[in-house]
Amino acid sequence: MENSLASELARVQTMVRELEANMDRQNLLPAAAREICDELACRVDRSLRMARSWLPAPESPGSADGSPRGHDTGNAAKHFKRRQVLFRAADSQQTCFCRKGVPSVRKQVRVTSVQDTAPMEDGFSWRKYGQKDILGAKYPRAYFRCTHRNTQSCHATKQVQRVDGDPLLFDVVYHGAHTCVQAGAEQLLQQPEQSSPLVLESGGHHAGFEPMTPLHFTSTPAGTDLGIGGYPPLLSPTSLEWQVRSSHAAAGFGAGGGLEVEHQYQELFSYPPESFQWEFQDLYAANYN
DNA sequence: ACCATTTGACCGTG
DNA sequence: CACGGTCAAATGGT
Repeated sequence: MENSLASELARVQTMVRELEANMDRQNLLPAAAREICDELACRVDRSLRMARSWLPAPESPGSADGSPRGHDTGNAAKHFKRRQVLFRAADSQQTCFCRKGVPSVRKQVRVTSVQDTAPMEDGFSWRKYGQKDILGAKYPRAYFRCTHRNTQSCHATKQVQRVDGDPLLFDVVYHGAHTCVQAGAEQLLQQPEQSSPLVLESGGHHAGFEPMTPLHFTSTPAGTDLGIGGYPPLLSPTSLEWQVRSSHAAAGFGAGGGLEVEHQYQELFSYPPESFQWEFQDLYAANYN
């Protein structure tokens, strides 16, 4: 059913483009009409994206409960398997706002592997301390805190939840910045190419987040920049997510700020590419439900 | 023994 | 009172 919806929308999209091209060729397209065509194309594109996100996943990655482990201490075979998996990381998106006075960063991570992967391997070690079924959500939310909470008083936490409509997509929300020193994280930041287990796919493939305007892939070397509020780049500083942040959120904001940060964020995203904007709005709204 | 995960209970907030 | 977030006892793996 959703499949036919997607194909219908794809057809409409094609027709809009043909119409635009035909009228343009015959000089029948005044500026106002061109705007409408553009708008129409954008909206159909958006609808198509939504329809595709509803499609049932071919296979579900990770644990069925939507809470892949941040630190698999299971049996050796499983551990080995996970380490062997090359999952293509993906389009992700990052937001920054405050909640209860604690700065947080939300990211979306897509894994295209169907294996038991841990999309949140960000160079820090986490310990799971809870899991909750969330009202209206298909998958439970998993709660992680920094392993070094007690030894180094690091109060960084994160929440991971599989996105309802797309089992390959995870919402990862970071709360608080790491104050601990983690060897693995340092290594990741300094030598992302060697230490990152991820194979990045720069094409932004079948994205939950797929900007309509081309992304700018800078060749910025991996530095020691921890990013917004001291959060590590989710995958590595060279990941798509990192480049998206660089190109769309170059202004950056500090860790503190309360509501001010939210406002800065809203301002910053007043003029993003259209699809970027609506994705952000969804995330923003979802987080304040 | 140590460490991490699981999961029901508990608590704060709206 | 419902919901989301955290705690902590039980459990399991190394």
